[in-house]
Amino acid sequence: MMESGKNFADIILPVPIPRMFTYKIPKNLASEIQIGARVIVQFGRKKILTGIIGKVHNKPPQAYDAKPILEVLDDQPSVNPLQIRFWVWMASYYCCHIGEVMHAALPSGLRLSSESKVQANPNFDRENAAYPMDEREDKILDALENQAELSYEDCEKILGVKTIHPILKSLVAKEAVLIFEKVQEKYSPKIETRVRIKAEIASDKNALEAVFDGLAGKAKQESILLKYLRDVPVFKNIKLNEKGVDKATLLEEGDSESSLKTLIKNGVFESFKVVVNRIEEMEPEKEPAKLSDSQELAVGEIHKHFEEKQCVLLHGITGSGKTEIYIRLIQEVLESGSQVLMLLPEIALTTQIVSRLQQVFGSKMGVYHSKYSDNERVEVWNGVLSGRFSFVVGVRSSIFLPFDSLGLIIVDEEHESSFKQFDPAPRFQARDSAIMLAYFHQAKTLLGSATPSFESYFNALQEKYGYVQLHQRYGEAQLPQYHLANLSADRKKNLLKLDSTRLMREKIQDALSKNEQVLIFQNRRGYSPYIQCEDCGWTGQCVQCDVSLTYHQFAEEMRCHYCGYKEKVPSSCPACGSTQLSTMGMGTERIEESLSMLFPEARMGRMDLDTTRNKYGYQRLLEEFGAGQIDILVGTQMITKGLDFGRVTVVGIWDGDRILNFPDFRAGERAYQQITQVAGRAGRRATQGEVIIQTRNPDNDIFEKVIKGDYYEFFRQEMMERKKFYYPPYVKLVKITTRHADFKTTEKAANALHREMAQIPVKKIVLGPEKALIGRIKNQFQFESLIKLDRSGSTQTSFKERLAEILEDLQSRPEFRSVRWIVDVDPS
DNA sequence: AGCACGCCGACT
DNA sequence: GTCGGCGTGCTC
Repeated sequence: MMESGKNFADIILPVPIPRMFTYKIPKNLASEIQIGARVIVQFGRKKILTGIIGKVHNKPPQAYDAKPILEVLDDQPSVNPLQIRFWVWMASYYCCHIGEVMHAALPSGLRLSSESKVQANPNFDRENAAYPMDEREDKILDALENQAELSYEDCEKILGVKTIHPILKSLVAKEAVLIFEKVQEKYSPKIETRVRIKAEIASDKNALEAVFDGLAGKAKQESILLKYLRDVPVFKNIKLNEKGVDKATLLEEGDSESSLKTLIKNGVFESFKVVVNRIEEMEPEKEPAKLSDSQELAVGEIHKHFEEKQCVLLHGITGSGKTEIYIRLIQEVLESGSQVLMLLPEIALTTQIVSRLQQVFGSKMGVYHSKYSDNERVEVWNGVLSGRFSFVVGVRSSIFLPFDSLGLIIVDEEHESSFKQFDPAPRFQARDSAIMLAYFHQAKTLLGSATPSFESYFNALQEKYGYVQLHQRYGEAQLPQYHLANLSADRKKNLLKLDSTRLMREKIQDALSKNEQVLIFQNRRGYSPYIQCEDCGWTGQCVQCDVSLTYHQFAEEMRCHYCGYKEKVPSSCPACGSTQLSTMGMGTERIEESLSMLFPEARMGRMDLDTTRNKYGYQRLLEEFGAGQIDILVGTQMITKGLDFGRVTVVGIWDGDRILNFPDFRAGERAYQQITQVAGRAGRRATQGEVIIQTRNPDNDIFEKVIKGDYYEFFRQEMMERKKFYYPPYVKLVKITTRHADFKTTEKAANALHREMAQIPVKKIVLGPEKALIGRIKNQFQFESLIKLDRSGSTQTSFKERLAEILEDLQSRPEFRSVRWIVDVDPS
């Protein structure tokens, strides 16, 4: 429309090649071409892909002849110009290809699927064929006489063979069939069949009475009619009949479909189909809670900061009532006509906070969850596009939804590491990207946390962000009381029982006898311990990766956490033959077992990856725990989210040392956050909660800081270290992993990269390459380089631009052709 | 990433 | 002799 006169378009395609692709705009499509519209193009010899128009221009490509755009799918672009700008920014900031960003951004339901189909060649005369057909070929041709088109799969089924290609190839050569690509929208709207009384009967009392008379003695039909009139009182309001009722609902109470069919046949009812929303309509049912004085105050402060700052950090301890503040701000922005996006970590999304928001905002709020089906995602996407949803709560990928006028982005629990995508590319940090997105929209960003990330807190202290602190705990809840339980001391005094200290046992017992609930935290991500030979020290190793296999009691197997390899537990040690194999370390599964031995009367529950894998596992555990059917709940990170139950008075951290010992500059920060978050689950109502931390290092500084709740002091100390050793936020990190199946090649490639990077003339430190902590994964060796860049934007841009050239150059050298480089900007 | 082309082992 | 293994080269 607006772009007439231009005859080439650069198309974004979902392929990992670092550029857009130039296609010709056919004359007949010129009027439909718009930036952000979806198009269909041929890519390579066979593939049909959905692309997005990124740019239109008049420059014919020099080196090749551009193929034409085959079709334009949208009359309203699916992607708006702001999004394209955002994609381009993301690809350059996170050193990935725009196609990879597109892949992450578009729900796959908006992409088209293409399937090869076979049809009979209309110019082919079977009777007078030039070549003879064999039996199998004849069978296919027979089938094509009854059915206009067959998929490859259909053909395979007809013949009962696995590879159909050779046969079809031969048929094509004999000009008996044609192969074509059938392109289909993947998204299918949900269609409901509804029924209603025919208009002429519904509007005429006498006609309706006549119908009733006619049904005398036909009880089944009569019952359906009566039920319909009960649900749809057409006497009171004739208009109601127009909408009818859902057929399935009408028949729910056991009436038969055949009776309804008769009624339709006799012209009493008619059935019709409508497209319905998968995401249910919902009216708001609650007024938002009235804000407390301190909340009111915080809202005022946030407003004030927003007058001059783009971003505000809301620092409020657990239970201080951040949600009510969010609700107020969201309402204000919605009333002003702008959109709002709220990001939550994955696990927090399944919980109370969402239903609370839903009660206030009803169905103008969309939810974007990773457990949603493709069709549901497309509906949220289209809902944002059409204005049905002006507010979305979602996981990190919801930053890609097609907003066109955001006024506010809220990132709750902004310190959560799950906002960073590790794999695959784009390896983006959703919180940071959200701030950029807000900038593109001229919107504001509010970061909320009880334990802010050091980056955000640093920015707040530097007055780059506004800073608002919420002091009071909501209601009367008090801060918990901490206890350090000394594992070493108890071991010496022989007080350890199944790895629990005496103090831990006493506190749990106390709680149980008062009919209170206990949470036990162990950050061994749902995995069970490993198996070791007591005689020779053998442990099961993965055959493809340099890691020990973890023991899964449930399945009696040992599994690799990195590649999924698994084997049965041997009955004797494969190295020395000893039968003394024992389980080492502690996973949630093992702790659950130990505790049920120590407290046989207590009802146990476990919440980790293994018990919540299916859609309702998490919900069910939450409900059981909420209903008091579980006394002790053992779990991983998951239990730190969304559990808000008043009867938890004791929280135990099983292995405090595991939290401290992370080989990473963020270890301290994470430990502080984790302990504080877990502790926040204790005693949320009037009683003071107790937190027991088992450790061999009760003197560790972090514990002292956590117990005092002295975030600032802890931050200050850590910052001195980070400054001294050049770590974020004083520098920007880029991590590059070099991967290849051959050790020597990997090492050589990593060294070559190092030499090239060292030449880049910007302020930086290049560390490594070093063999990665896990030297081999899925039979691929890996080396890591770490680059510390000066914080200035120009340093980062020039480094990244040059890095892209270097990588392309290295990749083209024959010896490194099959080497893979993975760039991770701002790794976490 | 796919997907085709191309050159060497184990099967009818 | 062929089927098919995966090395490698290309995609507007």
